[in-house]
Amino acid sequence: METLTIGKVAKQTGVGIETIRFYERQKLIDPPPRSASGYRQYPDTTVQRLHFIRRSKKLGFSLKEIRELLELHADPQATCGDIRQRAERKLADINKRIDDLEKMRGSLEILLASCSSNGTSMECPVMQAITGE
Amino acid sequence: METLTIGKVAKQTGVGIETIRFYERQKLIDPPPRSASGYRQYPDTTVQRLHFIRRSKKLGFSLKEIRELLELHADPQATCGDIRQRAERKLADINKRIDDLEKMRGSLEILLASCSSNGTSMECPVMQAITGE
DNA sequence: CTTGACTCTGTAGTATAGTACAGAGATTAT
DNA sequence: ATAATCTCTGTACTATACTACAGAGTCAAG
Repeated sequence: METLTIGKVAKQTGVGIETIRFYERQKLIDPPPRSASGYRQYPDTTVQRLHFIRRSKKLGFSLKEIRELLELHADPQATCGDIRQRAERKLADINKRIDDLEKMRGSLEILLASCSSNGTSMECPVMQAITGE
Repeated sequence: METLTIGKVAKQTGVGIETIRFYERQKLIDPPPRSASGYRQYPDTTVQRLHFIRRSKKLGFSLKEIRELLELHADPQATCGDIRQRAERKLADINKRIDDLEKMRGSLEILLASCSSNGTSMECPVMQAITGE
């Protein structure tokens, strides 16, 4: 099997070299075998692993959660239901965050509607609203 | 004018003592006068200021942005339009975050729809989708 | 064979928003 | 008077996700 240096893996995945080493320290990727001089020699599967991490991040999972997903993936005792549970929890989590942001948006829109952009900052209705008058 | 110790201010605002001192270091509240023994003696306006900070945070502003809002508020040259601009930028910012989260939600929902919760984690369609097969 | 590019380890710094002490002095309550 | 509570400074630590070196060694190209 062919092996890749860390720079090759970085190029193939778009993940920075320092970040790859960081992920190793964080136990998101296995420490690869080393050459005689100590260079990391990555198998192809590491490239797949990094893609997995990138995709999971896009879905909103934290590195800690991704590590847990990977552990589940590797655990023969783990079930599909376990995975589903994580995904559902994350979905609930995302919904909560959207909710919070929508509340912020609503408040900001109300404030902005009251503002005609005239006068000084002290007279600004937006500012007054936040100040609490 | 009556003055308040840091503990009183904390109680009145719900902001922790350590956090109040932290905000002072971050220049979000003015360093108050001190008693002979060095105790901070807060004017009432500090309580208002802390409420302002809390409300701004609820609207999604970072501490750095709040500091800028406060500077605008204090600047006689600043206009209501300046404030409005910040609020509009924040609104755009929030909309972007909502958008990103909605994309995550959409993807997660699709993944979850494909999962019947049967079998091992390796067979899980959610996992397979993230893995990229 | 030398130069430039690559990789190594280990440590430290970035940003955000606090939180947690230790050890000393001040104030309040009983 | 003494104990309990409060406050002080300064430093360090939390979590998250990287990013940036320094200084040394290694590999590939001309």
